[in-house]
Amino acid sequence: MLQVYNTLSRSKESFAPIHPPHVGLYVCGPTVYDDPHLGHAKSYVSFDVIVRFLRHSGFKVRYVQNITDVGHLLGEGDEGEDRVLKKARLEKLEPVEIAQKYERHFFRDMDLLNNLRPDISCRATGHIPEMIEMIEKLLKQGKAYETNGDVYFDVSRFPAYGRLSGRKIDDLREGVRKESAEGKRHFADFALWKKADAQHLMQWPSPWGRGFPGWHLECSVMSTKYIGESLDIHGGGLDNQFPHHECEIAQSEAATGKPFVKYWLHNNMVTVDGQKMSKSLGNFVTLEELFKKFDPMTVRFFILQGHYRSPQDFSEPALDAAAKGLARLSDAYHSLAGIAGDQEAGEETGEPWAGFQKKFQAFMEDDFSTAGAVAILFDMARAAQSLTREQAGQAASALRLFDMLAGDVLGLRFTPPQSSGESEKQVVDYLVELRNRFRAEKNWKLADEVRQRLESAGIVLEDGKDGTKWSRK
RNA sequence: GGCGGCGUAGCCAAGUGGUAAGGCGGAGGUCUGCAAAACCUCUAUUCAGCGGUUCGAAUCCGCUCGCCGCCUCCA
Repeated sequence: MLQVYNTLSRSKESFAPIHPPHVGLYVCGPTVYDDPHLGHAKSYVSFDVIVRFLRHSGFKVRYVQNITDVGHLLGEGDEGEDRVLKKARLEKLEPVEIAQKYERHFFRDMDLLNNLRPDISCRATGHIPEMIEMIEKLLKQGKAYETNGDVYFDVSRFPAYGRLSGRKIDDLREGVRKESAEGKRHFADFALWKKADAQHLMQWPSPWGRGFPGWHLECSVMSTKYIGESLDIHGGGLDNQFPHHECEIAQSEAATGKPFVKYWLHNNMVTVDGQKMSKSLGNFVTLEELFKKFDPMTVRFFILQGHYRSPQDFSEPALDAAAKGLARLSDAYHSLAGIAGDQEAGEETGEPWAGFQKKFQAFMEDDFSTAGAVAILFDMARAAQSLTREQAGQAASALRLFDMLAGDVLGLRFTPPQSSGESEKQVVDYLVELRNRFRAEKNWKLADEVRQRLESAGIVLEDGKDGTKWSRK
């Protein structure tokens, strides 16, 4: 039985979807105003594995993720430029160009990490009418109020406000940085709609004049549109727990009168060399930069070695270590494939493989403990490396298991060794043969010279029981 | 100032009441002409520190120190 940690109850709970076997899962997507970074990798790899494991467990998952391409309120009542607009000004592009450019970058990097695409990837700007509808509903119920072209949610009308994040309205600090916007009844009230001045580049007509939607609204609207009034799982970064998710709950439940989300899942944050990642500290790492140095699979594997609810520190030594560990798994995988050949996998996997599968399953069922699951992969690699050529049947079964656990569930890809062209093959085969003649004559000097020269050309020789193997590195 | 979380070997990192997973690194060994790869063995009497609860704590409680997040857009 799958156990998931629910932020709402602050404890692990048995997972039982509202309408089994269907699972409606919504994850807060990116704001597309800049390149994706390490934090996105951790968050979306984490939820990708959750989706993969749910599907592996037989659930029919609908995975919805938004693209925030508008609507960032800047501090209340302030200079009024949102991030997308600011970037548009800096890059001298239309806001839509900015949003679509960074959306493409986002998916490019997510694809490299082998994250499955959401079933529905929805943009905020495509759902303005639905947002207006929800605001009207809230106004009609007296849970929101309009003031001078702005519409605010009346937090006092939602007593459960603060339950998710565990805070009381009275504890919130008013005006930490800015004065509260004019016209708000309470400083904790949040915007559903903001009036736009004439120069504002993104604005829509509404019953309250031209303006743009509040940030929290899009998630409430799109999740209920595509999943229903009650979601099984809502995921996102811990940093969004308050105020974003708190506000989503308030407006959704106020509008529908139904529980908004059954299980809230939050992933923890990343640090770089032990420090918070931020532009001002100059340690902001985009995935594009990172992938120049580390294979995306290494990054994915590194993330999987931690837990999604724990903070994770990125450093070059840690990623180097992960790369080596992943290479070991990859070698084992390919050696398994070599032994299995064309052999069909049998019905029964047999021991020790069945035991590995069971343990792997148990780790994943314990709140998606990928670190434990990865440890089982290493047990499998060890067992795989001790199979002999005569055990092709077992190797085939093991290979199938590897594909299922490491591939389907964890989303790891083991790239095959680089292949060589036909003429290169002939030349290297000849040199290997030549070297083996030297070895037979115990001419170690020349034999070693051949090996060294090939190595400096990127070809590595390994002498084994069944002769000499070579591969490109 | 308020709220929440974390601190586990040289490094990364699981483990949340029953006697410390895993990876990297290091040491030794098997194999090898030597390598490489692979495999085997070892590598934290101890979980930031100090007290307390308990038959028993890394795990619960209190205090101290350090770090992180949120309270303002952020995965």
